[in-house]
Amino acid sequence: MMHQLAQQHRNEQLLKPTATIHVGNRLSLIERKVFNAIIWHSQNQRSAKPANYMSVDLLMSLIGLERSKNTEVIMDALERLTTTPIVWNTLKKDRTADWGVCTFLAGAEMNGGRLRYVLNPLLVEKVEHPTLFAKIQLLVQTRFSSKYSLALYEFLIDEMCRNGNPKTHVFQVSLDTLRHVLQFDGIYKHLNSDVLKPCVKEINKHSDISLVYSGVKKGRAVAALLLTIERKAVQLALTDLVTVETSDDPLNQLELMNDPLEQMLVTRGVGKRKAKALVETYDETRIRENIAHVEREYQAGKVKVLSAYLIRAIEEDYRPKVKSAALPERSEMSEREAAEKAREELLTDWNRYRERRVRERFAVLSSAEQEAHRSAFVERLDHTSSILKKQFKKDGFASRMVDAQFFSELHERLLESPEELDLDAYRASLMDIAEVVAARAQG
DNA sequence: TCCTTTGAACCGAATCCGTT
DNA sequence: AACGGATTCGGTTCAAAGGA
Repeated sequence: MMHQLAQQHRNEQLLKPTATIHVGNRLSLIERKVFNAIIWHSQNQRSAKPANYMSVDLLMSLIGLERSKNTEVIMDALERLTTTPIVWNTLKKDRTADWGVCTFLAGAEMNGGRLRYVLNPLLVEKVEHPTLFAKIQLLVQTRFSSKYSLALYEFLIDEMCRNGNPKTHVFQVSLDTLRHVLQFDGIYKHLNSDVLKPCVKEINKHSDISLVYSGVKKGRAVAALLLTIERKAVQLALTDLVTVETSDDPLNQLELMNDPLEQMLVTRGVGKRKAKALVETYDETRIRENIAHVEREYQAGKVKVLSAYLIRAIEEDYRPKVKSAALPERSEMSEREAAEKAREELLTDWNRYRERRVRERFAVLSSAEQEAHRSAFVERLDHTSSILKKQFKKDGFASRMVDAQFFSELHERLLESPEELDLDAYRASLMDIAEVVAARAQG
């Protein structure tokens, strides 16, 4: 029973603050895993109590030792976590604090198969409101057998997340940084042969990313590494997609009540009344094409606030002239224009899909995670447009504009399956589920 | 050009760590 | 306690590259 429960949990992610990834300290593999498991657990506790309880069995399972009864190991790890100081943020990657020192746990107790842990208050705020964090797959961590693999994996995921979760990411790391992150001081020969090579092998074999690297020389010696990370295609796609489409999610139902066109506007941050007015005033093509047009501009970074610009675009018709001229008769369109239009429609669909998915993904997060995203957003707000700030002051997250902007920024952080990240993958998945959808439409 | 430094690919021993 | 895997580190040989 317990194992089944644990099995479910292992598919989940924890948000590990960047600060705690760059801990300038030597943690053993088990200590690191316990650290992650506890972070995950505390992020999933709805109440923000200073102390939390979790079963020892669950903890053992989360660190990949489900068959072991050796609680002594756990106690040792907990002892190390409560006594060894961790110095965080020594790489200055996190904007909220530059430097800090504390122990990870304020204390821990084990009593009749239950673990009671008290997080260090200094760390609690970081864990509960991480502004920068890596999404670590809990399942992945159990499979590593080397502490370096786990440390490197965390570092890479963090790097990916801080760069907007691209599908592939190429970047350079100095050996100094790497030595610090991995806490390995040996000469390059050993760093390479004893640490990096086995790690890369393990990461490629067991994790959700794949990695290759090459040395960057300064003079004769290697001074940095050029890393190429690629997110592996995850297989969850199809089943996940279909169940979501049929679910009775309240969010979906709410959206389904509207006129689809109206709904498209609403999901982009336009207020309900305004959306209705626009739909009544202008014809469908004009609205659709302006949405597509605005979204292209938005993705190119030319638009700050989607909703406001969109309304203006529809009212004043920002569509490129050529296309609107060619529009009226579908049969008169050249093949190229038809293809372009299809692509545009696909893009619109895709964006709508992404919009929905990001809200769904947000809805299933724990309240702590949701709160973390909100506070990070508020923090970013200081550096962005004043209209948005005004809106936020007035209505908070209830403001349509704020809401739209919030979720639009969450795209990069929450969307992760291939069809959410890549238009072509989305098209492919559409073809895959076309039959399912057709069957449902008939039935 | 020759000498030196560096790395790649090995080997192997000592030690650490957790399991049985 | 004995075992197996991870970690650390010293060594060797060969080849490539940098510096004088």
